[in-house]
Amino acid sequence: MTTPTTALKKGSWSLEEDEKLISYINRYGIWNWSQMPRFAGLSRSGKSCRLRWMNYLKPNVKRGNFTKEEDDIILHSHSLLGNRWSAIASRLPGRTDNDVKNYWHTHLKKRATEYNLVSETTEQNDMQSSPTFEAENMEILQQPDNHMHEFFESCFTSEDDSSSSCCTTTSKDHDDEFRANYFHTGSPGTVDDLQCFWDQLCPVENLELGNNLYRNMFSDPIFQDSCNDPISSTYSFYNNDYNTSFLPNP
DNA sequence: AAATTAATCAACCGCGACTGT
DNA sequence: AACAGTCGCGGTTGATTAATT
Repeated sequence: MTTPTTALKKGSWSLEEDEKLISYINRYGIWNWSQMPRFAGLSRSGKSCRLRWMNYLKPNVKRGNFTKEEDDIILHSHSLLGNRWSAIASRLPGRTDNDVKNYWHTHLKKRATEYNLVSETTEQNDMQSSPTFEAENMEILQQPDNHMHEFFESCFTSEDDSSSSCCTTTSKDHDDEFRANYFHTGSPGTVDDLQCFWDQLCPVENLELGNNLYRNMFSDPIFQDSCNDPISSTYSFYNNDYNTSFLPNP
């Protein structure tokens, strides 16, 4: 005899459900989304609970209008990353991927199209094999800060996807994994690797300072010599300069 | 004031990646 | 190696609200 499964509730969350989820997580933390609703007394799927928490209930989720600065970050990030909403949102403290995605479709998409920014990512991939690429790098250097990012991405071939898995580490662990992935294997890494690396090294609050440091690095002859392996160069720079300059103390 | 259309955004769904067994 | 469970992401839907006719 099978136990009749209680129908899971869908649709908008009530205040009571929100309170149940918040108080459960505050008390027991997040341990398993699929089991949690049962223990929290909610007739919701784990997915639904997770979404509600991540996009709405979690502390520090930012509500309200997007600022001009946030607009710019989204526009530029989207031109580099395409529809990678989570990666874009990670540059906007307090904003969720869902928020950014919605905001893009309702406000920014049209603007980006007008400015011809939407397809830049695919064009960029083509550009990497262009013979005029090196000359274009100098142009990038003279553009606003965030374009340094573009330079590092463009140093990579995107063919080797075999080692693109560095996205989950933080702080100390990152060091070892990074070394293991790149220094010992000699693999040049992928665009995604560099993206992850950049995301972790240069949180949005330090973007400007980070980019200034990157500018200095670019003008460094040692970096230029090793420009065929920008991940290694970036990593050395990270250890020698960035890391000691402004990463928060543990 | 009522009907219609457009805009917004919370939530759902399917899929792929990851992890543990 | 194969499988199952879980998580996170991106595309999409649909309910609600605002604006327009």
